[in-house]
Amino acid sequence: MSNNQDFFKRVHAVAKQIPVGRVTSYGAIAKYLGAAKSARIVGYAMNASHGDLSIPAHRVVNRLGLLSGKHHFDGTNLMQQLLESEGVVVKDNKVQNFEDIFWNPTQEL
DNA sequence: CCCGTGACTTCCG
DNA sequence: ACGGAAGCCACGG
Repeated sequence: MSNNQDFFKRVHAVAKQIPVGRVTSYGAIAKYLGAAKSARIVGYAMNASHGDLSIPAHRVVNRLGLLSGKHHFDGTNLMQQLLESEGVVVKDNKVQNFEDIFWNPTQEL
């Protein structure tokens, strides 16, 4: 049993469950998975999920609602474009009403 | 096996 | 309130 590999799959599974128009943070996912200290690994997992189009990595931001991962997308503002296309208001790489549209897996799931 | 890096978070000064 | 440093886990070289 490779929990390490499962962690990635779990992160991907949670990311897929993020409702449209909602966003979450790496720490929230990590905490939900029982590894609150592995928030960084969540980001790493998202990097691996970059190849899976069914995983909305653009809905995952840091705890401040900043598009910390936008730099990893194809374009420079692709992440923001995707979010805005889903109804999420983004301004200056920051998600507006972040706490309002925040999707907490531990609470919602 | 050791070191460096990273889409984070929290604590200390 | 702000900035810097450390902690954290996994992966690649």
